[in-house]
Amino acid sequence: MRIKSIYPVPMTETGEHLIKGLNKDQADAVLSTSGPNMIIAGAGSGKTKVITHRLAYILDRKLADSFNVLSLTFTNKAAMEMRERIEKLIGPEAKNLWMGTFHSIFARILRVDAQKLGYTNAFTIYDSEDSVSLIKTILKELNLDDKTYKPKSILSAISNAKNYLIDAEEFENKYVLDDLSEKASKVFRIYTNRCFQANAMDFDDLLVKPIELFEKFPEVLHKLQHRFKYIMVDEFQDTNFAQYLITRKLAAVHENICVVGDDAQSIYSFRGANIQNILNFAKDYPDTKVFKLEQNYRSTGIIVQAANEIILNNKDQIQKTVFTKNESGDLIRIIEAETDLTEAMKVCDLIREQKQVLNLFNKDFAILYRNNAQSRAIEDALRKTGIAYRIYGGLSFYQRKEIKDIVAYLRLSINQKDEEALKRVINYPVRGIGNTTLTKLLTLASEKNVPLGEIVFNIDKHISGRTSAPLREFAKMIENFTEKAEQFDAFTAADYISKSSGVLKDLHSDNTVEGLSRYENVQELLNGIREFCLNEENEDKSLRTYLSSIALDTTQNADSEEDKVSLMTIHSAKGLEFPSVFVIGMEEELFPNSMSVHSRADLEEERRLFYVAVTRAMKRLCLSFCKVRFKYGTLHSQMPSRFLREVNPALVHTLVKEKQSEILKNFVRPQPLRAVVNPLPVSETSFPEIIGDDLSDLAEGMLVEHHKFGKGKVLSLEGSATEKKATIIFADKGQKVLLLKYARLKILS
DNA sequence: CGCCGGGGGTTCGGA
DNA sequence: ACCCCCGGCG
Repeated sequence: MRIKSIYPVPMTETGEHLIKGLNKDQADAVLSTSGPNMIIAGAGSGKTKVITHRLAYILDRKLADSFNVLSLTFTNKAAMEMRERIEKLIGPEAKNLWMGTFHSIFARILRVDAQKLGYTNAFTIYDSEDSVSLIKTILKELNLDDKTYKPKSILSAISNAKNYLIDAEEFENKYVLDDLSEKASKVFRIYTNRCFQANAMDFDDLLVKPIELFEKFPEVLHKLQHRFKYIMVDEFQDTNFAQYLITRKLAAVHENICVVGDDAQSIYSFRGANIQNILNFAKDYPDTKVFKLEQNYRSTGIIVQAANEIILNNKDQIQKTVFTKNESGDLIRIIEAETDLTEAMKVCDLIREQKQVLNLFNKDFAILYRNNAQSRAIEDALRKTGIAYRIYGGLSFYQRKEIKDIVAYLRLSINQKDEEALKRVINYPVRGIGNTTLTKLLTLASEKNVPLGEIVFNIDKHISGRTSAPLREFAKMIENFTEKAEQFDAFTAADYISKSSGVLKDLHSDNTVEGLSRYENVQELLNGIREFCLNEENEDKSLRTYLSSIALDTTQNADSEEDKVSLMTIHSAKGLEFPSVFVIGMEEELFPNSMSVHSRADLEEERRLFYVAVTRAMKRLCLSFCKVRFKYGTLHSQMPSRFLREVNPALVHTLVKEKQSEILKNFVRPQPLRAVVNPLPVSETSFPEIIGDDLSDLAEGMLVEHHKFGKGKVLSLEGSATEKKATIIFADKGQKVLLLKYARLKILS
């Protein structure tokens, strides 16, 4: 719960306190408040600090009121953290800042004007489970086999199109290229219609509909354009085209827009994110001021160097030299294990050892993995070892089946057109309305082109003769719930609904351990609703408002003060940092994921993901892999990840170094390594060395001298400026590819 | 109509 | 290992 505090923050004449302690680049970025600004922020470069101080500075200098400032973040958690930090800087005014994810901010904006687009302001937000379920229903109605046409693929085709603002019609006209896209196009059209009829928006609609709203009702756009005098977008590398366009439109009047991002950490292209947005920004706003935050305050020299060298293997990137003045620190460890079980045990052993030797706590550790399924073995090992842990990600509280069931009743009560909610609860608990009946109803609805709810709630109008009694009773029950929802506050209504729907009784009758926990979860949900109603800050305590407040909530019931090891996917670790980080499952097919090895772009995204993983570590980094892993029910033999080869051996712990080279020798590599890691010895002091001699004149054919390889001749050069690489043939050591900024070459002639 | 068990397919990330 | 679908039976 939020802590209320007294704010001892004085207004200042100059806002000076807000740039105190910042480095020059950071301070420049904070002080550059007007016009288009772009901040390229390397990992661990104090990005959040710059953003919060910049916003605080704008408010402190009275450049704008807090409700004139829009700040878009990537997760709700990030938004909450930032708001708290700004509150500490400038006081309670921070509460009025428009701060949140694109989805939550624009859901809020859409609520206001939903009726302009033909929705009511009680519109439902479909999550991806709802979307997939709707697509399955549509496939069934079209008599299409969902094994040939996978609902998920179709959804991703639709979602992709929407993210590029392509509607069903345009898709049909321009993007039907094969059988799959032809079917996707059909589904797209029906899907769009069904969402609309259900008074529902999916995740993509929350970005697409605002643009539709702005185009059809320019006055709405004008109002917002004038309201948001200052706009800030964090994690800009992860925005998609729709988000990009929204931002552009909103910023068009004041043009005080600041985007923050790091192309090296772009890991959401599967969701339509487009790195090009960063590159396009400077084109759209030619007078963009660009700030680069390149000093890393988070990690040791060794970790920073390793990360830099890893990302150099990518072709697509913005020039940037992340460096640190921190000590070089401990070498990186690589653990080889026989199986996923021994891998887990070795990780636990190392955690125990580090805790003891270095006086660390559980909360100093994070174990990161590529996909959620990998947590199992680690969990078992941690339990056996008696180390407390906490899993982040996976299903959020609101995505659990039992919670979604109750929420579906609540949703249906305030929006009777909500088809997905209706399908979910119409026969749960079992009331004799089976699949046959449901299919009949769905067919009827689609024939008459009306929402499913229209049929169910007016059953006598649509079906003459004998209508099934359970159906009529169900409708009566929901009508009653709707009345309760309108009459009472969220808790009273929800409490009533969960009891009289029979869900609570059904859950209570299940005496298994899982059943008990499901029942408790529902109680927890109800407690949450009660708290919502007791919270003085919520002016509107209606069920409708409650539902909109949880629709996009993916936070876990976290207590960051707990002393527990953190387990999470690398994706969800973005933005976080830990003194000691373990990345497990460094194996081909897993990381990089098998789906990504066929295209360079996908592989580069995996590598950026690896970069994100490595840069989460402050002091210590450990990478592990195993030879045999239990997957899909059987044992699979695994190859070590190609990414391990991209870790400079000079930065890896000596005890395993020989082992490492042995492992690496036996690599089966689908493709030759593009970049060669420079085996520079680890220097004792400040690290890494960024600046060598001025090598800008270096050209092919020149003779050079390397402190270790001796004299050589430059065969070719590639890359530009700070990332320039040279292929050099040395007299004694043969041909090498060196990165100029590390190689410290001397030009002889 | 609903329940149960067998079989086949999947195979990532998440607002 | 899990999820989902389907077919058979009560």
